[in-house]
Amino acid sequence: MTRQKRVILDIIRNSDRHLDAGGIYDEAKKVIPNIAVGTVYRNLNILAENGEIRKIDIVGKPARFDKTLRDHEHLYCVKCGELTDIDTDDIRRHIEEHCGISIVEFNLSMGHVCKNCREKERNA
Amino acid sequence: MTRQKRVILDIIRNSDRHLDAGGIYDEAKKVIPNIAVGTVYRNLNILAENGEIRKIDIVGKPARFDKTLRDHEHLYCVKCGELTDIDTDDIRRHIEEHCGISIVEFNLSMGHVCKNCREKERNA
DNA sequence: ATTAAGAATAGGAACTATTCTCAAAAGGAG
DNA sequence: CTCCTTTTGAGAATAGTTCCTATTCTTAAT
Repeated sequence: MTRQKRVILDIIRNSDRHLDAGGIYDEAKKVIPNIAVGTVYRNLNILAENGEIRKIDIVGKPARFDKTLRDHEHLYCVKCGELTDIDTDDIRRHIEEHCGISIVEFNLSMGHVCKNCREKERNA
Repeated sequence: MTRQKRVILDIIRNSDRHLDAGGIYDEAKKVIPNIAVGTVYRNLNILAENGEIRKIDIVGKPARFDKTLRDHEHLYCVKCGELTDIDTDDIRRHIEEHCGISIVEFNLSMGHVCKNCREKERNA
């Protein structure tokens, strides 16, 4: 494992937020100042393919990366973009059985208004 | 309603496939040769917002547009990209109830290998 | 220690889908 | 028809991501 891949993986593992590629790049530069964007993207994709991290695709927004591998889905706030994990009891299998198909790619993302933003709206 | 919006809407209503903006643009040019890409995108978004058509977002792929308004989800073939409608008995409401949240944006896309491509693979 | 072969990187250009800008043209209410 | 608003066409701009290429590491064998 190269230094840059190691650093990228550590950033994700040590973060409790869901960073996007840009954020990871910024963090990585603090450690390896001349690391290249391409290197970050390449390694993020490799890590995701190897199942070491999870890539979270959200339509119209940059992908985020998550250290949590457990099967779960994501809920983003349409106001501030905050991302929270959500347990969804096997929606995927449920659909497969219900529709008699075999799903190879499954992408579910849901938007809501988070607690903070709801409160802000109420006070405005 | 302007001529260009009318033409765009007709293209979608008369098509039994799920066209993307590029495909719609190509069709529209046959009727209005100097129509601009921007006009197509603008009107597609307006029509979708007004609920006259449905916009189908698929991560990493161009958005497709659908005349069907009925609540349904989409299944795309990871080999050839073919898109098929799929009835999913109110997954959205099920999740809302199960997780106690109020979903304002819901985006589900699933990849499978379509019948055609499965057969092609078998013969290869 | 040296080297050859392969893998990974840095840097930046290229790409793609989409949105934005704005002067010019078209629409439509009266 | 006229005035005012809306929409258009053309192309530039954007954002996220991938691709390209010369260069630099690794690693294992010599």
